[in-house]
Amino acid sequence: MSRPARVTHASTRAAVLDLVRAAGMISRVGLVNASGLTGGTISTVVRGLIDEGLVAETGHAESTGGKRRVMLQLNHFARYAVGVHLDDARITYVLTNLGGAVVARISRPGSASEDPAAVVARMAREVDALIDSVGVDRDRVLGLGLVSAGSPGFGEDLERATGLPVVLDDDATAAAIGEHWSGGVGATATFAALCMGSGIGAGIVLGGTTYRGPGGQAGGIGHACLDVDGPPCPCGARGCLEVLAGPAAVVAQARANRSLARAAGLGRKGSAPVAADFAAISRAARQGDGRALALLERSARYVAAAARTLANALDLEVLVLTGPSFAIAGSTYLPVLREELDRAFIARGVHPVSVRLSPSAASAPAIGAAAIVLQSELVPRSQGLRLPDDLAAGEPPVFQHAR
Amino acid sequence: MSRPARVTHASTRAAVLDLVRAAGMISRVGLVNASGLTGGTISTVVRGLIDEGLVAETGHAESTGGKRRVMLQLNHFARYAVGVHLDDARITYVLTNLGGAVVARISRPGSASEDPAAVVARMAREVDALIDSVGVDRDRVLGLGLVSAGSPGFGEDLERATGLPVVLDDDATAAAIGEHWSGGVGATATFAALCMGSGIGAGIVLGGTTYRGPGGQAGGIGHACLDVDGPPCPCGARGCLEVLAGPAAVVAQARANRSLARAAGLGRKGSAPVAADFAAISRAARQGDGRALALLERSARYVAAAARTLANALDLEVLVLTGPSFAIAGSTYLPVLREELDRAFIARGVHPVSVRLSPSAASAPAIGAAAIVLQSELVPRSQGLRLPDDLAAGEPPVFQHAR
DNA sequence: TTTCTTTGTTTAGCAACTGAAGAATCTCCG
DNA sequence: CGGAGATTCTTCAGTTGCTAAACAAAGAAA
Repeated sequence: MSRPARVTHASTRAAVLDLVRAAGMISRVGLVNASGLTGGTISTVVRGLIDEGLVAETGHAESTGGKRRVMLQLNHFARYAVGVHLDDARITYVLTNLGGAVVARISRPGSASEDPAAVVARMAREVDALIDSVGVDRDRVLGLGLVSAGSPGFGEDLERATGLPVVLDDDATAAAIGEHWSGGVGATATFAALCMGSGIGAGIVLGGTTYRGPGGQAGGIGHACLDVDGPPCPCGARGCLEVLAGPAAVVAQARANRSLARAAGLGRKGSAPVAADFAAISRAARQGDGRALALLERSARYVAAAARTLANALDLEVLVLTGPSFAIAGSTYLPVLREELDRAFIARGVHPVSVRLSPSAASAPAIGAAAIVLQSELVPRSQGLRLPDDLAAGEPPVFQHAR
Repeated sequence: MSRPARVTHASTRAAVLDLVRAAGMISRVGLVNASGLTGGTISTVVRGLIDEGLVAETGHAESTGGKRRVMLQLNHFARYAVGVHLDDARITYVLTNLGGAVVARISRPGSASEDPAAVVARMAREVDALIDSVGVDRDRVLGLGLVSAGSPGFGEDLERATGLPVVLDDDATAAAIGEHWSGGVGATATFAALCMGSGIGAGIVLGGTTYRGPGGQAGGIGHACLDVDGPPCPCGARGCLEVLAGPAAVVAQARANRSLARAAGLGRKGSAPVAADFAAISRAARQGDGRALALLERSARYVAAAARTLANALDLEVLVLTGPSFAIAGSTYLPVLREELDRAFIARGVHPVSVRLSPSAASAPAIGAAAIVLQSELVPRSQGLRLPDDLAAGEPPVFQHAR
């Protein structure tokens, strides 16, 4: 009855592949309903995907009164991708299959002070080890995604060193794409991945499409203002989320409290990395230390306020908490955010905001980096938009009016 | 040299028309460069637009060594649109031409307490008067856009009463579309229209495409949190922008100051409408009243912080201040916002955020309402996306595995 | 069996675009 | 003045990617 609307994806092939992935298992008729394409088109496209080995027929559904539907599934082990996350002095590597599932994973302390060439050489070695560790054919590895807070610089070198196509991105955006690809959120969902590592950032997906912003800087939620007269931030403003509630702020507050610092076993100021101390505080809170818990809950209140502001601005449907710090302390933050969004999200009358903890928060940015590779290699040639300058440039400067 | 990328607009015709509008004056070759289409396609599409009377050849450019380019322009007076803005007890009507320029405008005090049927009948009368006042042929009026804070309800009735197709939208979104259509910002710009009427909202355009959000509630910046321990807001949260800095808050603060209230000639609490008193405060500030100015600047600091948060989250290029309240007090707010974004916008190293006051802030939502009509009627049939539910619904619930 | 329902494939046809050839119009230069 | 070259614009055959509709295949109901 209801006329299916046309899907406005880049290409039909990619849209269909995406639907198969998102659905997990689906029939051709299911694809017709979900895509708005006709049976004929789906038939042809699916045959192509099967020929390429990306999709396989995996059985039959029960009959609904006629011929049984042939079920299709992503051929998860047809291709692989490598994802690398450079965090604060830690490098996480994952090898994922087409479905975004982790096939192999290693994590090494990062070398903050080494020169770039050495880092690249070392990363290439460790990527080789990662791929070899599960005996995956290198021809089936589509590429390598490299992400960090504010995307990294040495992509071309790494491309040469590994022989794999390299894509770069920001870690929060990667985490969002990873969530999207792994299918936890709907294919056309509008959501943000709130990613807390050493800083706080958000990856944004609007109606199923990643939003990076014209300067690639979208999702800069770490400097959301939560107190116009608050403490100054290196960014030039006052009362930014990171300064009030970021992991570094929480750790600093805990270190300032002598007895808490001793009880939780914190390092001295400057000695231990922030991540280690943040983990120690979280551990203390879980073991019943009220002071530690209070600090985390205070941070959570700020994060919740920023999350609500973001959800209100973008009319979000889902908010996923991810990244190393939420992997450690997510269970403390989650209820606070849920409560805040249930109580005061403006559009809650229209639809709720579902707040979740990523099932693989610690390696989510790395998994997302791999997902970006999957997306960029399987969705052929993303169509870029023109730069506004070119418009003017195409026109000679002088006109001669007439009528 | 540089291969032009394909424009991913809904239809080519609309994309070309939009380029003509955005450029003001452009040749076919200019369109080829700007759109990435071939000369042949442009030739055909432009002929169609000329046949429909939407575009006209208006002269020649100087030669660049060969045949001179024939310049094309939007035929501004080929079609018209009506825009209606229902604000707090005030209705603004505009009739615009294809370029979004106002051809006729009337503004009437709104009847807050009348029943809907009477309001519709009255609006239909006033729209008729608007169109007749400039003697425009009704066949050339494409439709009517009706906007208010949180879109209005009686579209169908108004459609019957006026005989014009009616589109509804939220006032801030309309204002953003109006700015976009009038060409002040680039065709593919990422920007927000900060719209202050009785409340505060933002209309969001990302890369040239209007973003409304899955529930149509995007841009809810009025409830951005600027103080987690601030005064409570009807929305359920604390420290929301509107409560701290909205026109109603400014007026309340001014009324609480007896001598200021007397000096500025404010109405008693509840007696005068907020808009009138806000205007009175702004007038007092302009005439040198330090207390009034301090109140407005305090409000501006909050608005600036919220604007910065939004700009950081979305990586905005432009921020336009618009709506009735900014029409009155924009000159006080503008420098505060500029300073804040110059100082602390995260991506300022990549690109600046340009902050401007809309040249027609008072009627911007109404003009935008008309622009929505232009867009929806000239860009044939916007392609909706599928609802996520339909995907699951297309699949029978029980599977039978096989291999 | 026969008949009906549902799924999936094939085919012709259409709409929109590209690519390449050609016509038109201008400048420049001998 | 009259080519030669440059540039703009048009025309048209050919490709692509889709739809609509007929058809074939597989099962349920009778």
